[in-house]
Amino acid sequence: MGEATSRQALDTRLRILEAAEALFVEHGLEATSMRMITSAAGVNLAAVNYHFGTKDSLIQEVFRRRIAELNRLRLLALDEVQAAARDQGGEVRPSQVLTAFFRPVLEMASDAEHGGHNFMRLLGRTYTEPNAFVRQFLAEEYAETLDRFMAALYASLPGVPREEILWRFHFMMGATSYAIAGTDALQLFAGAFDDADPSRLMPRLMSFLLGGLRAPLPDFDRPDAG
Amino acid sequence: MGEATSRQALDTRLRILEAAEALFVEHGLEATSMRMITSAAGVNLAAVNYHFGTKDSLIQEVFRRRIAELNRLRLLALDEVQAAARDQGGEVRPSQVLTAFFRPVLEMASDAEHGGHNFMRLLGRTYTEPNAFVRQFLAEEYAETLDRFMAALYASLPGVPREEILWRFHFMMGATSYAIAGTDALQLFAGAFDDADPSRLMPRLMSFLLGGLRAPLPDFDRPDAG
DNA sequence: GTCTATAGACGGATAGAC
DNA sequence: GTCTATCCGTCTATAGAC
Repeated sequence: MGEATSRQALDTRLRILEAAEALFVEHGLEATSMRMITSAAGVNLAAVNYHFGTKDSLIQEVFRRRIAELNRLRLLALDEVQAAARDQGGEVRPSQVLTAFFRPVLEMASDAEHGGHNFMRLLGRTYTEPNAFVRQFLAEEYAETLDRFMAALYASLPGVPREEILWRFHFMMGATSYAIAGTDALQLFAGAFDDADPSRLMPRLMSFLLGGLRAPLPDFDRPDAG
Repeated sequence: MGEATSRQALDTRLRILEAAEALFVEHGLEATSMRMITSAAGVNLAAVNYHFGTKDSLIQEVFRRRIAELNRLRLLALDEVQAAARDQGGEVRPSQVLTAFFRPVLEMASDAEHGGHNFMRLLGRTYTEPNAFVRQFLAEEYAETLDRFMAALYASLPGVPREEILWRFHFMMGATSYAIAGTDALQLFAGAFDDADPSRLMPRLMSFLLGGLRAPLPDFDRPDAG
């Protein structure tokens, strides 16, 4: 880059990334062919191999750039609440940790302009993605951020067994994934979601997540208690 | 069927179904080829087309037989708690509705013998499946059962806006999906799940779901309250 | 019902001209 | 960097012998 031709090369690269992202959301990774991507991007078939090498590398790059941004927003939000707590001599509350973690996802998901909406739907299902290389790659991209959030959550819930916190965090990610996949995924409840206002999704989800996090710990001897 | 050759035909058909199911779980629908299925099942390539017609029909049949069983178990459980409540002149509690809906999933998921474990991991991700025909088909298979459960849940929570119940039920399905995909999906929390005892998953999940269902309703004017 | 053989389309990737 | 042309493998599905 930096050459006379670099701007067009950058355009091509970016156009491929965005076309690929949109098609991956719509059809899945396997079902999206190089030919579909290049024709949607308006570039030559060989351009993908030139700029990214293989299809797998392209997939990796599609995820990498969005997750990097997501990690950045999440850690920024966590830094802020931790700094505020330090200044006031208090402790970070569990709800603040959850908000720092889940709000950036919903914000990116509702941000149609930056293509975030598409990507978040894709991200939600990669957690259970069959493709092992994608799963492995995602785990690595997430590792650091997750470590920091889990540590913060443990600290905000002293006395609660870490095993339970871990499981509940896991459940929360599932709930959030479905919250994003939302109503345009499976039309299970046909016409039932009258109020799908995106600005209401965050409070809806947060109250649910907090309720789940704060629920009485399971009694393994009376599993149906409720 | 009923001919001299019917037993072997049935075997072939069943072997295909089960091989397909296992491979769909492991590799996904698109990434699983007919050749993979038939060689895993130890049958001839043409046998799939003979018994099921097309690959899509095979996919449909793989889902259909398991979902039929799941619907049966769920409605049976709901019938039981409704009958018990009627006999005692009481009302069905929300926790009973949730248990009737989610317990059969976890039971099938932990039932390695009947191949349920495999299938439940598959089912969890079809909710966000890109393949539109699969989503449409699943929605139809679920419709009746979901209607009955939503009606029961509404009745058990008089005064709570139906819209909120619907959203929370949606979130619960996401949490349950991740509960099943569990720890063998993404190794996000590397080595962190020390206690993955399946018999403890149900109480863990149920306490979380109930906590979420009973959480204070969202305040759309103070979305971060917690 | 089960097999072999093959049609016919599409997949990822590359060579080599420009 | 971009293009055309092409290699070669795999895919679903079917025809037709047994």
